[in-house]
Amino acid sequence: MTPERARRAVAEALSAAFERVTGIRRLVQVVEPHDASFGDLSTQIALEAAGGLGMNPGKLARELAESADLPADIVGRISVAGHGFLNMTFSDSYLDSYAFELGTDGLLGFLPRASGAGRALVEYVSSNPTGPLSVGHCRQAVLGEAIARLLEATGWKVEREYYFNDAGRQTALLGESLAARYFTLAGTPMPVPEGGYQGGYISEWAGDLLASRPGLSWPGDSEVFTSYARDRAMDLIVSDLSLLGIVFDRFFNESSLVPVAAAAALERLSSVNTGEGSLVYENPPGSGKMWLRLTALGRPEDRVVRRENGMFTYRMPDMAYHLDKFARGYDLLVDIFGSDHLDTSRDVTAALEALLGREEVSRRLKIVLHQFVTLLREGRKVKMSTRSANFVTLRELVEEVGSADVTRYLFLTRRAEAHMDFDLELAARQSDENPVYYVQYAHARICGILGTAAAGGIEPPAALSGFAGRLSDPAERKLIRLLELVPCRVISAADALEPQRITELLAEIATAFHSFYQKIRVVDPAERELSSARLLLCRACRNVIRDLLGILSVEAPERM
RNA sequence: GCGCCCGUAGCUCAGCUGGAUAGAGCAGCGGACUUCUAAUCCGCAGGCCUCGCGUUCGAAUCGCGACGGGCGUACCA
Repeated sequence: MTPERARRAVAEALSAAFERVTGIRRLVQVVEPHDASFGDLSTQIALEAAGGLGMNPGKLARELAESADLPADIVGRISVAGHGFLNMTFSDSYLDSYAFELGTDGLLGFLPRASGAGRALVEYVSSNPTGPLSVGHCRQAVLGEAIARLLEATGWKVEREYYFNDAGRQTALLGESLAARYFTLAGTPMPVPEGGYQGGYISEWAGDLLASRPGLSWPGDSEVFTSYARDRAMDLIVSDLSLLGIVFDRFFNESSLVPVAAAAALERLSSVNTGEGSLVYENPPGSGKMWLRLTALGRPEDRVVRRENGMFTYRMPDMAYHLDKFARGYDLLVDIFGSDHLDTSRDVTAALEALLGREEVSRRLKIVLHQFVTLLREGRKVKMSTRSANFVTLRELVEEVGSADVTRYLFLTRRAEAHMDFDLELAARQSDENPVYYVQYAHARICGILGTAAAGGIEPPAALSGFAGRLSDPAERKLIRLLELVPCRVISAADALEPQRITELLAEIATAFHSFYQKIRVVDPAERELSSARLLLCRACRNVIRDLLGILSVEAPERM
């Protein structure tokens, strides 16, 4: 019995009671009361519905409690509280058998949604291949990976994809920047183009290229420079990502969409009539410059999608790319972007809705926008700018923090849409100010207990009969009840695409365990059966911490 | 100007699909190590949930409007 199924069974029993009492079919929502003293599950259905039915909420609640045929193996008690809250308490047998399975098999078996999940594609990072990844990309990489793992944990088949912008002007500019360094090194100085890339890494690439391919010319060999720079940038990005343990299933090249697929997408958009004329129009007439009539779709401005020179602007292949992703048949498409992408992504979404229908797009496409990171060093903001290469790279960040785990965890303690101050000194400090150690320490502590028990010949019970009914201390019950909440909390974090809820959950579990540890002596040779049961609870807790940290790609150390 | 995000304890932030007394960490103060790891625990203190109006049985949560901060507002990506 997974906690999700248990709640569903309770909700169905209450819905049936509601129908018997009021004659109305309605799905009753069951939630956890914020104060544990109210019980384990609660519903406000009587408060919500009484007004519309002209009934007294308290009376309705009492009748519902009376009528409800709740599954006895799950709910031990139901009561009416306040103006009409219905509070329920889990039966001990339900909690014990859950904890036993958790301690025996771990958390992951409880996570897949009962209703099932399909195939998902998560697109993240998708940074321009023009240099090393920055701190901002780091947040996105960590966020995207955690979302991907969260979906996997809850039963989705996930593919990770990186959209590689290798066809636009920036790529050409990068190639020219490389050429400038190349010819300067070769003794015929060439200026870095206006707005070009200045990073020291470009000079390094130029040196390597000069060594392997001397005698190139400009602009005759521009394609050589561009593709060399692109390949080097890609290698750099792949290696930066590997610092965080991130591996993409696919790098989808923008260049593969240009010009054929982008032109086909433009053609499809042209066939849409908005009521204010075709969705695509040419202006000035005969110029070849094509505009997308986004104002007809509720967007603030029309946008150029093809320039006079025939080149597509960024939005056009991006639309083609999304059409491609939709056509590949995923049940869920997740896009993770920085907030600077807001306008573009809204435009792309509007165009997709015009082609595929609003309902289809909103059901299958979820866009997560994250706000920027402000890096603090010695309490002051670190200013950054990409083109001038004056920025802190992902690699520098991870090295300065000294740990990929800490970097990941800290980025995941804030909601995506919250601005984030990342304090480098705090992150690098190995102290109790650093939340990741608090959680890892709980795990290490439990492993210590397991070791002590094993050395003393105490084993966790092999069957439920050796566990059920043995743990009655309030500290033990409290821990079991918290562990029972975990699967539903993980599922809702996955639904919301908010891995930050997992770090919160971990902190809560660690707190509960540390507190339990303080009050309860687990290994007691004089009480072998009790010790054995407690050991199983510890193992359940360890399994949960380990599995949740796994979703965040953070190590669960056995010793600290 | 316009669009979006944010505004909750001294600081950093949870809580936001409306529910019972608004939470955590850090910082501050006071306690707890002959016991499985004190990177821990227990307690105290700290709040006009930015402000105003509205929606309703009920608002930190939803709507409108101010104010403050961020991002964007390209024929870059």
